[in-house]
Amino acid sequence: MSRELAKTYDPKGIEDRLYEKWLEKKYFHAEVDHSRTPFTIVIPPPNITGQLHMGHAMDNTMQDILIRFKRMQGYNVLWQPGTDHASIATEVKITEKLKEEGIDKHELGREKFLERAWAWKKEYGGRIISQLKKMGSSCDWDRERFTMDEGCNRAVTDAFVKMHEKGYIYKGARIINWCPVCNTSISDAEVIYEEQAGHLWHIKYPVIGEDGKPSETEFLTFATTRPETMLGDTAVAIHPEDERYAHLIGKSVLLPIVNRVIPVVTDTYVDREFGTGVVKITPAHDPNDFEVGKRHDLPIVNIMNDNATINAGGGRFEGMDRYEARKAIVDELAKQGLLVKIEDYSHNVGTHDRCKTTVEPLVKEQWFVKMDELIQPAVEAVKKGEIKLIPQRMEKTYFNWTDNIRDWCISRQLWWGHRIPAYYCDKCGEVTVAGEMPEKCPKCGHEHLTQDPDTLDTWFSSALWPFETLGWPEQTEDLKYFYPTDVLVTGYDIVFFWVIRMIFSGYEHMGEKPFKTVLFHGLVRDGQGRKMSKSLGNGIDPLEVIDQYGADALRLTMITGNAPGNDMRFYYERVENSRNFANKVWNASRFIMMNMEGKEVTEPGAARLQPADKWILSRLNTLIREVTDNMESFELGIAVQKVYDFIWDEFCDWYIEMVKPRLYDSDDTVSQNAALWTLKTVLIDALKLLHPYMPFITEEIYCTLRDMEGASGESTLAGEESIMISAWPKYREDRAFGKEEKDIEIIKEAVRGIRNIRNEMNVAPSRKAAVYVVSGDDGILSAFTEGKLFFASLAYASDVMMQKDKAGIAQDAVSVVIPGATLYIPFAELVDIAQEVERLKKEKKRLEGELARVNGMLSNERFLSKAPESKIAEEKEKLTKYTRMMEQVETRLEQLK
RNA sequence: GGAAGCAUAGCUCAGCUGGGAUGAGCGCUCGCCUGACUAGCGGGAGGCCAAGGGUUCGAGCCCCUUUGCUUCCACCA
Repeated sequence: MSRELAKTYDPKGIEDRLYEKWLEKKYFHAEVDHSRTPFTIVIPPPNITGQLHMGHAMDNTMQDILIRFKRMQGYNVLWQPGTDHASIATEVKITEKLKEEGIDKHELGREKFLERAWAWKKEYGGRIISQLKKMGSSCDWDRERFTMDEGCNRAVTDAFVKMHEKGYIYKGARIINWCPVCNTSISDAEVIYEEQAGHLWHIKYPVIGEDGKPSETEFLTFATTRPETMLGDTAVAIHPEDERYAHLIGKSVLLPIVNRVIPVVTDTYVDREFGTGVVKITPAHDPNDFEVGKRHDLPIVNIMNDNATINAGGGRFEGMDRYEARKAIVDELAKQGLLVKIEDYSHNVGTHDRCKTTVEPLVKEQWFVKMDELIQPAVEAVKKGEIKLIPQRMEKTYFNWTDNIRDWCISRQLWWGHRIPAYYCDKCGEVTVAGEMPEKCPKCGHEHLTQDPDTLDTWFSSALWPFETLGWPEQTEDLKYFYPTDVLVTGYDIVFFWVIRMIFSGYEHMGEKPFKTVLFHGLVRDGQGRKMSKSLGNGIDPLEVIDQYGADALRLTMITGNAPGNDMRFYYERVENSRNFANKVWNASRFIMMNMEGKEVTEPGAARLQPADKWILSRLNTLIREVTDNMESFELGIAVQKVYDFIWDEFCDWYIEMVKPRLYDSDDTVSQNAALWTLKTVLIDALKLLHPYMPFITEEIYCTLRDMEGASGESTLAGEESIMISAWPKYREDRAFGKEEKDIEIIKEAVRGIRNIRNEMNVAPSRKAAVYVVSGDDGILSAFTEGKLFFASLAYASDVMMQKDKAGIAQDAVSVVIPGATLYIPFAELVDIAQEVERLKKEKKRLEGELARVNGMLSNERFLSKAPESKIAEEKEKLTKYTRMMEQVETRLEQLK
């Protein structure tokens, strides 16, 4: 039975129905099968706070294309899905929501808060998954994971304990980035620097004289952007070779307000050129100062509370907010005559990527991962090509980070996340790191221990994602079979957060890379090239696009016209174009099926195929090879562009048009069968090539075609359940028809030439005219003879005559010169000879240009001696071609004189 | 301060290992309801491939310099 196809493609209804079918049939599901080669991708787990955005749309389209391509190639594919608990992002959202309800997080308490968090997870965690399904993503949903599910929790604890045992994880007081609003430490990667307008305060401290008293005349002047931190100053630094201050080496200055005597130290960190060449040193509140402090054994004076107010060490400034204190302290210094001047100054300020709060560097006890050794295998892997980064330039970015890596602060003062498996003895304070809370303290035997209240950086669990989702730390069959995974697809913006950390974690815990290739894509921007953001309100919801244009159109848009790793601009004209293409495919299929209706279509054998059939089959054959190659090397955009061009230009605009007269006006059933068979065969393979990109429409057509085939004639699709599990087309030697390709190209050129002239001369399409093909070449004449039928319909010919010379052709006929032949069209009364001569002269000029170029090359001895033979042969062929055409044009000009 | 990317048709971008830019979409323009498709068909205009130098038989593509834009990293107080 055949289903009636609508005149325009309407994705609504079709997409959901097909996705249901795929799920029901379990096509996405993968099991270990040693008879087949696995192909694995783990999804970058979207946050449970998230909504599907354009970045996801691009990311997941790319993954699904690779997955569907490999599945059709016969690999046992697994696309491992899941979501991320997104520790801080989620906690911030829940805290905000609580605040709206008038509830304070701390009053609610940890346990109740976590209940709320799990409720949140339940409510929103599924949302993004259903959105991914709308995109057509063929993930194995039976294996869906969550970074805080039981298995992942075990993996995280296990990894932590093992790394601690090996000394890779340690606890220490170090300077970290503190977010006073979120009340937690954050890693370096979470700090973004923003240029802000601020001030540079020039301040002076009195030098302590020989008598031990502060001098009234000698001062040391310096500049600072954060004057309030002076409360924590424990030194003033100068460059050791700075002669201006050489006499102060070994001396001290008086820290005003606090009235503390602090030393003048020398350190090469000081830039003599900047300001006065003097720096105040606040080890507790500046990373550089912290390092200087370590080198000079300076005390660390913390002056700030967690909420960025001044602490008890601040004397009468205690309790003031940092900015309030800044003002008060500057006022005080001015009062004491120690403020030299205030300058406007624009500088970079570190802010928290989640809440945009200015980050405060603080010294705190935190857990760290020691990076120097761990990172080594990750560096080697990329250097040696064990792991390939695409595009390759990403390696620069990668090494830039690995070369300057600092220890990773992994503890967070948050509740939503994996709690650190460290336990403190309530009596002696001994720390035990273990998978479970010990019964008693291993040191003093005390039975009461308390778990570390902190949780882990969300990326700590994400770093284990490629193997924890396959069962690690158990050595499961899944893990042995599917790991290492094949490709990681992700945006370049999380290379530091995630990609690098997965790589070193993979080597550390699995002893092997987590993936073979990393395929990076760029950002999706708006039509003007701006980042899509909430504050700008320029975001486009992929679901709306799907609703309006269909998932296939959106998917195609995400892939075409964009080089790998480059950012993409999104605008609706592009989606419209994709939608139009879907419609084109739809209608071409409709055309083919309408013509197949009620006919028995059988495979004709090469001898019964006409040149046009062979041409399109041969073109398809080449396309299959190229597209497969491109996709194997992850050139997804190039591949689909070729399929697009083939379908629209070659198949629809040429082949289908060539075949119409055979189907409509001829009684030759053999020829008709050959045409129908070719149409069907090319359509099926083209649909297959397109399927990874546009899964829904290709499936819909494929199944409709199968159903109608089942009703009549010989079926090639009988038993085929779905295009998505059908075999990927292969290049076939017996489908390469070089001669027919050339012949049809000549005819196409002739058709184009005639159309061009007719348009230029304003000949109405309804007005047909005879066409004489004159050629001394029997091959060309026979090619035209074979294509006579469609040539007539494509070139508005009332009749087509083949002859060896121009006997009997009107003298004033218009002529078209193509390689190897001249075509004449007698238009009788309306030809303007002068105009015709002009046109021929133009053509002559063009040919002269071509000939000059070819001759230039071929008369260059160095070209002849150095260029590859194939290139020389190619140019020689062109020379012959253009020479012949030139002769024809000249002859014609001669005749018109 | 360090690094990377981009600069090709009016606009947005392709151009895969160096071999006439018959580049794509949109826009523009002229003509078509040609029995799949007006979400369409046919024709056309429009590009010294940012500038300058080099390598090469040959450069949009490789190297160097310059200019403009974007981004990442560092964070000099």
